[in-house]
Amino acid sequence: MALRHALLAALLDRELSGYQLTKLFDLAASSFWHASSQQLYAELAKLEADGLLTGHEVVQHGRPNKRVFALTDNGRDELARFTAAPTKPISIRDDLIVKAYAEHAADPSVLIKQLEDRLAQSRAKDEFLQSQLARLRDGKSEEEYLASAENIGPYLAGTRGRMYLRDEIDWCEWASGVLRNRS
Amino acid sequence: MALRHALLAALLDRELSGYQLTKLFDLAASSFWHASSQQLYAELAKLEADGLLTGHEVVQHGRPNKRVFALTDNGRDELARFTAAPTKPISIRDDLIVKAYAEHAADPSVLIKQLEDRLAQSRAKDEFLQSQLARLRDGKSEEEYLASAENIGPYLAGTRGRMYLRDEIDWCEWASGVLRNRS
DNA sequence: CCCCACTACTCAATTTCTTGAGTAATCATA
DNA sequence: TATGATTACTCAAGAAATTGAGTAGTGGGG
Repeated sequence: MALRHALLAALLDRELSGYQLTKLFDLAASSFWHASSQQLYAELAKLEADGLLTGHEVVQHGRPNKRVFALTDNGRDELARFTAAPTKPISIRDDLIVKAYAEHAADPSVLIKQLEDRLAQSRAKDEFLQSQLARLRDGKSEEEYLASAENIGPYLAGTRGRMYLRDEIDWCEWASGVLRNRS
Repeated sequence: MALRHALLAALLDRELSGYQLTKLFDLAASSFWHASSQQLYAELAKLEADGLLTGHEVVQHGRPNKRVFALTDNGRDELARFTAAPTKPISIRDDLIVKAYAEHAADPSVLIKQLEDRLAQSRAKDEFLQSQLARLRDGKSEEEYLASAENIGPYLAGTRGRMYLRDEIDWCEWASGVLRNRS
């Protein structure tokens, strides 16, 4: 039941279809939470069965129809309960860190390549996220936005994601530099 | 097979018992990889069955005997193969970020409390990690250490963990400040 | 007009991880 | 001398996530 609350949070204050959620939770796009589309559709079905979400068909012209989902009152309550419950500590699980840990068994140039690949990915993601955050701010300064906007949750979460990416960029640059200096 | 390589990496250049690994992979202790002891013992058994690890009994006085594990040549090769293989992008999964995303459904004071709790945890972990890194450096400056040490993998990985924690500290402080200003 | 990309989903098998409960011995402390 | 913490593990059930393969319609480019 880990995805559950992420889905409820995503549907707070708006309706989205499974497919739109797929994109929001996509590996490449999400600095919020990740899940595959299969997992999403399965969890959406459960949430609907549990009455935390309602889905309704939207007829479309020129493309397949879709079902959009919205929070029910129960869903909103569940989300509030979740927010108040004790938070599990995070557990880091990143193959690239394992690879760095195993540096001694690796060919330095191979490891440097891995770090550079991640660096490029993270830079691209960071640019994307930055643009998303700018869109949310909608011309306002960050201060102004955070003081005035209705729903700042996505901005807070997105900022955390960006910090993560900035770190990754810094670390990859640093670590690959260290490795280059040694060889 | 996600834990696999983290275990192999942990056993690179040293022998450890299941119990010692438990502590290394513990939620509270690890900024490298997390796993429960049950998962570890199960995976150790598989790795031994697959010939990537060898375990041998160590008789102890004044405490239960233990089995320590060491990499085999196959294990070392497997680790090298893993390091060279394409790395999966990371997927962020942190309940606290979901809670921040759902800010609009939450009682601000509750969310602030959650952020402050995490802040305290991360500060404690950061102090611990900092001391671990200092121990690895063993009196040397970072530059000196990184240029001269045999096996810098754990230091590279630990540094990434510390960056993660620093970020978490910064973000929790920032986000709780934002929320306080709004209420 | 064919092929590819995109929208919008589904099914099934398997692996991985979590949760919860135990066992059993030793050591320190109150 | 009982009590709890630490060392060192095991078993089993179930939830969550991954992997891989499919279906089916629409729009646009060559």
